[in-house]
Amino acid sequence: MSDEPGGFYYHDPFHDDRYATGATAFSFSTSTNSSLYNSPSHDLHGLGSSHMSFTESLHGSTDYNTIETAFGLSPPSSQLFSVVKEEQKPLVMDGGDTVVGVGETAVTPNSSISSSSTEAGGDEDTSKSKKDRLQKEVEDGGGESSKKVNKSKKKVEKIKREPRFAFMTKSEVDHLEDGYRWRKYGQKAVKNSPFPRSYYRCTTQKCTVKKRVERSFQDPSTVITTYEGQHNHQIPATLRGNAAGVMLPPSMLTMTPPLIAGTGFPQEFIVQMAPMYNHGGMSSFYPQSSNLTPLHHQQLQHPDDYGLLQDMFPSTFFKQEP
DNA sequence: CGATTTTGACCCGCGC
DNA sequence: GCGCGGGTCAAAATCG
Repeated sequence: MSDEPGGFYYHDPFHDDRYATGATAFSFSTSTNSSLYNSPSHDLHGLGSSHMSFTESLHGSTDYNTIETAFGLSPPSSQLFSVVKEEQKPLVMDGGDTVVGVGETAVTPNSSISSSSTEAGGDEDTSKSKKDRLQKEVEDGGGESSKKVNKSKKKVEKIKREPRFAFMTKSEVDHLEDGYRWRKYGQKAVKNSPFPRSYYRCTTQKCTVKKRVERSFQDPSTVITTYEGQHNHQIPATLRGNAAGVMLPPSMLTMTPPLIAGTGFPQEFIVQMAPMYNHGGMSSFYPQSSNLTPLHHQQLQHPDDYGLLQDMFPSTFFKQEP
């Protein structure tokens, strides 16, 4: 667990033993520009409504198609390193740790992915552990023998675990603007990492979406964000509209509509990309048909990235159910 | 003054 | 049974 397979080895964030869910990830190589994100004031506000629920998109089984289409499986060159979607279906590829190898740091073509999620056995309730438990107890009324009894109940509920969606982005700011309002409710040191992991909860009433943010110790410039659940509300008004003048990839816009509605796709994703658009560096996200000027030659630092992606996206990564 | 962050304590599952 | 690691709570502190 301590050596890194060739490229980028990441292990804890998604690892969560308890996340017994499957995880799917896709990555893009990056060219950098973390500076773009440096300024929180870079105004991600405005990226609003048209893109949001990536989560949702990934939620469904066919969603991956959307993503694939959206990204066009083209060569990598974005800020978004990788996205890992964790769902009920375990997508164990390698044993259990989530390994995402990509990005400029990726050197090994096949270090790519390995998703993780441990056995589907006892995972589920993990994240919603205590609170749910407590709630349950309350709901159950008694709560006496609760703990153990709950266990069995948990099993049942386990089935409806909230979808998780994790991705890595290059950013110097830990908590990226994603359009939603979050309240930090905890922070823990991450084993084997000097960087702590922060826990956030959507502040909107009734919204149970949570997210974890931590910095990769392998690559401090990378932030791993894991979303859990789906927003049951619209994105806060402030972000509405795409007024920031940020251009989004057509593909993005295309894929968003259906997703947007109700949930919240980690806008960081978009946010991350947006700046690149302005710099003409998003070629990778554009479908081949895009009229953007391809910058592959300058964007790609590692020819392998391309191949890597090809490897990852198509079938390996996007595990979709029939 | 309300909202948010900080931070230590607590709970829980898991492996040994 | 115990220790560890992860996740959450909640009181206190801080912020706007």
